[in-house]
Amino acid sequence: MVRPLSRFVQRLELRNILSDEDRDALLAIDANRSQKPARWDLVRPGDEVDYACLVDQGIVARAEQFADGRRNTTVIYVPGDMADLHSVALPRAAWAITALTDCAVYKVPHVSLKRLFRDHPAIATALWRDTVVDASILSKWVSVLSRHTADRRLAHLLCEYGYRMAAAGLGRREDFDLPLTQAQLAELLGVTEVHVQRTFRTLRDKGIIEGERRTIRILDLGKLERIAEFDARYLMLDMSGHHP
Amino acid sequence: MVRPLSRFVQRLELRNILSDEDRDALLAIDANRSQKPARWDLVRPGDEVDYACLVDQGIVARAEQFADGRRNTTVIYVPGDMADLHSVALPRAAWAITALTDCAVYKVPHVSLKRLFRDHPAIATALWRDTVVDASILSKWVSVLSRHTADRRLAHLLCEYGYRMAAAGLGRREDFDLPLTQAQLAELLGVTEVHVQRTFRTLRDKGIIEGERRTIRILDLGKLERIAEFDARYLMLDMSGHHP
DNA sequence: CGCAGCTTTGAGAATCCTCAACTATTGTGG
DNA sequence: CCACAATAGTTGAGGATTCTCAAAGCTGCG
Repeated sequence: MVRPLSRFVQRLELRNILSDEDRDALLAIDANRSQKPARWDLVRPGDEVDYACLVDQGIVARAEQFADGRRNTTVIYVPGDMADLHSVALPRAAWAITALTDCAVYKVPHVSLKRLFRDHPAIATALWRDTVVDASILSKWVSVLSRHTADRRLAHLLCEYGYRMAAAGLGRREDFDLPLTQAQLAELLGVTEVHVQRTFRTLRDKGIIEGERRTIRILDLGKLERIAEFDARYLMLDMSGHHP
Repeated sequence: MVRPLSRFVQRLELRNILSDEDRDALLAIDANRSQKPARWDLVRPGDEVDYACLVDQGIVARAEQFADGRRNTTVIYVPGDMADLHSVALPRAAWAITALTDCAVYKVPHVSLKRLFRDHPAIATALWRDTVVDASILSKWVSVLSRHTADRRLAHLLCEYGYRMAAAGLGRREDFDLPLTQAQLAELLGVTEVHVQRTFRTLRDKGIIEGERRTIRILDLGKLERIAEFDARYLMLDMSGHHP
């Protein structure tokens, strides 16, 4: 039997204590899996959805859209992330959820999540907490954008991405796949495509990272974290002693 | 009888349908009110809290703190906002909640909110939705920081602030009090204090705003919104046809 | 009155953008 | 398998925005 939410449950359990019963209830949820090519909009601004997108493969982004149609990526989601869990509480989107790479997603019906939300207090807390961690990542990124230059922004992104990929079981903190184009990174970092290029070169010239194609290898993680002023606590991945 | 949450309930009802019973349950919550001077930390990074801060007077901010102790403001909260409602789901803070002006806050016990969260499904949705709107504001601000120059950032901030103050019943969209120093605005806008000054001057010279001290008056709201590429939908203040 | 905090202004330097070209890689149809 | 197009990455030069450092005017309060 296929269990669409197994990766998601695994992720939830990094930050929440779930009983066997809670876990089974989540795993019992059925969801349609669909594959989409890069640049596909999973949710468009203005859409009202009745499901949440669970990323199974590939990279998915939340993007803000402005009146002229141009967009800005604000967060990226990796496999195991529920990209718009918040849509359960707010089904009408003011943003886009879009595929940055070819990807596979499960469409998890809101009704299923809401039922669990009512019947299982621990799941309610866990789901709420997950959206709060999402907001925490956004808040941290706001501060990185307002305070840091391009090289520090990139350094911070690499640190965060490494942590999240490792937590997802998809690489190590110093060694992972980052299948984004420089144009996509530019939208995320808030600089131009050209400047992403120069910024990468700077980090490479300093011997801090090494990158063939889209496979990144961090040679000096300590130095990278110092440049980024990275402090992983906002990711809430160490929740030892957390409340139920 | 004093009803600490009355402003908060009024705010919730902009985005949620509450029954009389729900409303009464919220209004029945008791909370300590305390006054704090500007610069007071209501919550420090690392604190574990058992209450949420409801702003009654003044301006309160969420700030990210870096290893060297310096901070960056990521969102501001106005009277009627629950500044760290997310703490109910995640009681250990990785950020600071700090008073930007002299202020008065109610400390609303998590236990009271959690009880309602369990017993009143509509309140559970409403509270969750409120944290999601908070995240929506953060996401929009990320995109403003990555895409816009200083004058557009300031324009966007003024547009958003005007909307939120008007929704709080504390002014009109073109006419409100902004009791922040230029240094505080600089931390929020991600530019230096000096540059805030020049940016304000630019908007004033163009005849778009008028500002004596800290009372802002917007002379040409249309132009300001065009500069900011402002689209109020992300604030979710128009929820006609919204789900319960 | 005098201090402390806030605002305003100036000048030179750093970061990043724009425009423009050129190379490398990937994909497609003949 | 090649020719060609499309996408992605790289490099250069000049210009715009913003920063840094520095100093001078304001405002409010004890």
